[in-house]
Amino acid sequence: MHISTKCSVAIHCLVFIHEYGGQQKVTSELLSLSTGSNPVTIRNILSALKKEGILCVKFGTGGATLNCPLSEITLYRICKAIEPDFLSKLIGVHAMPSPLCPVGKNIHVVLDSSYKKIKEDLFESLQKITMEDIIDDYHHLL
Amino acid sequence: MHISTKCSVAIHCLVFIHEYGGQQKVTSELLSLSTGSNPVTIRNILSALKKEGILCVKFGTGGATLNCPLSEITLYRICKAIEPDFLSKLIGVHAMPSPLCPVGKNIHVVLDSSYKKIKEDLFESLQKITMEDIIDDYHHLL
DNA sequence: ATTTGGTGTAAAACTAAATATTACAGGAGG
DNA sequence: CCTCCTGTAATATTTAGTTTTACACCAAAT
Repeated sequence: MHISTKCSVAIHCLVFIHEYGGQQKVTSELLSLSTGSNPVTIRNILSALKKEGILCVKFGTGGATLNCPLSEITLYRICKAIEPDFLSKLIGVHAMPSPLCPVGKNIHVVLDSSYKKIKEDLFESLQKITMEDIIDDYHHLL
Repeated sequence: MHISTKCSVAIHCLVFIHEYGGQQKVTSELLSLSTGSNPVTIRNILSALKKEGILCVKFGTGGATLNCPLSEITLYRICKAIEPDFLSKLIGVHAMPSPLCPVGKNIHVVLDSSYKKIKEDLFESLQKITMEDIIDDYHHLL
């Protein structure tokens, strides 16, 4: 699974914080129960989102809050925060083609141009969707 | 790496077959040397491409040849042949959110709609690129 | 018809990557 | 100064991907 499920856990956390953060202190323990992941995993995810400026985590006493408007939190930012080079890992090229073969010698460069396009397309696709859309979807569902 | 490197090996094989298939019998052994992958891996890849109608493999005596025009071989077809449900595996959702939590109960459905869009975008992106483009790139490079 | 060089595929062994667990130091606030 | 929380490192554990081994079966050449 290689936009990691950590990404969906992150979105889950952001929804939770946005919707219920006003009513209660949102700790890694609580999010762990809600998402079904381990508290350390949650802490790592929150920590990554914090570095990206997406949220704040109160040190010591605990509790996470959003740090920027929903419309500025794109899926790309979330994925990027969780796994900085996920785009380059999206499509792999076999490592050891033979340098003696004309195809083997050049396949890397040849694929590079096409693969770059695909990555750019995915980038744009992920930029188009924001947490605002997701919260909207959530409200419509309730 | 989750459009598998098998996909790039497949492209490598197709380039090889197209460019040098006229001059020599292209066996899994030969492709194994050129790509640096194991012959069984190659046979599995060729077998998958064969099922998709992309190429033919002569049984017994050996040798692979293309079975359809380059312009009809899209990257999507290749990826799909290699790993039929690669699109659904692209983005995962965490398996066990709590059904007791309003977010946990609904997160699956909420993500579904956004994730579907991303998968469709990737699908189109992969359909746009064909082996014709890749062979062109290869020729320009030589 | 037998030999040679190839395919197709299953099963086992190996390797690498993602994930969860344990453990503990350190901060904030009552 | 005690309690509840975070941050992070180190260590399992699980899971997925890959390679290797093995062998049945095929076709063409001799």
